[in-house]
Amino acid sequence: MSLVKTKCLDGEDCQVRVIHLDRVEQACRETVSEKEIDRLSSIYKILGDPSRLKIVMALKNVEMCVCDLAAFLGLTESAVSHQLRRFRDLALVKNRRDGQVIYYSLDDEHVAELLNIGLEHVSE
Amino acid sequence: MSLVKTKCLDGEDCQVRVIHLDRVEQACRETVSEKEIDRLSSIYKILGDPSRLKIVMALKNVEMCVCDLAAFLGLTESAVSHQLRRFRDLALVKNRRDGQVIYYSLDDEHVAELLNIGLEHVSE
DNA sequence: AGTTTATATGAATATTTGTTCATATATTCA
DNA sequence: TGAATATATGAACAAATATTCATATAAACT
Repeated sequence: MSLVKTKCLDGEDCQVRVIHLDRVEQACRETVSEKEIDRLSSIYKILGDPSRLKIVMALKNVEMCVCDLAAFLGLTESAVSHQLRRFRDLALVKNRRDGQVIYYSLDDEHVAELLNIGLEHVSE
Repeated sequence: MSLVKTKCLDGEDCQVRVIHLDRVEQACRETVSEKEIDRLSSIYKILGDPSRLKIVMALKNVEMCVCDLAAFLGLTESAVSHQLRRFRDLALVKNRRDGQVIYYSLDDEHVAELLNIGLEHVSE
């Protein structure tokens, strides 16, 4: 074991306990940028809720409006709308208006792939 | 638009607004079981945090101990240990003891696949 | 123009979550 | 056996989150 001198995030000197410095350095070298980690984790996070997962799984197969999704999920239309906004903010779903009705569908092939792998996982 | 009579979760009669009954029924038919949705969403959820995402991405490449992960992440060893427990509870990581040191590694090929697709996603 | 329908949004609240701190366990070394 | 090392865990707290309710917008129909 060794104690490595380093700078804390606040600029202070501090010591960190390290057993395999080579592995820590390797992990640092191989990691992706903080920005990419944030983007990536927010994509996983938005799928990490049963209601939202059902929303995207449904949208993977068919275009649906807020009201139908609410009926399918057993949630209020407001709750569904709030969740769809989060998906839109991440550019994972798109929508189109046809008169009064707004149709939502999946807008990211990687998310579809993530869902497919997930489905493989549970069907074993 | 139509109002469909149904039973609420509490057993009360209630009405639900539906625009495309066929799509709602299709979504109900094609969805996977509640249990599978729960398992799946908890896998996505655990990846949906920057620190945890860095943990699994590191473990994808090399076996690491709590102390090294803490140094890599800039977190306390306690915080890392708590997060690793969640991974173990979902059987996504395994560990082996060698003397005082406990080495963690990834224990689920689907999670590795999920990470690979995520990495493809950000590298575009 | 006014009403109805479909969706969106802001604020409020209750719940969940991540981290910290103190402490416990388990292995090694002296 | 006793001290040191590595990790685990429970309780507590602050921060983030999901849902609800009230209200706003936007298109369609009368």
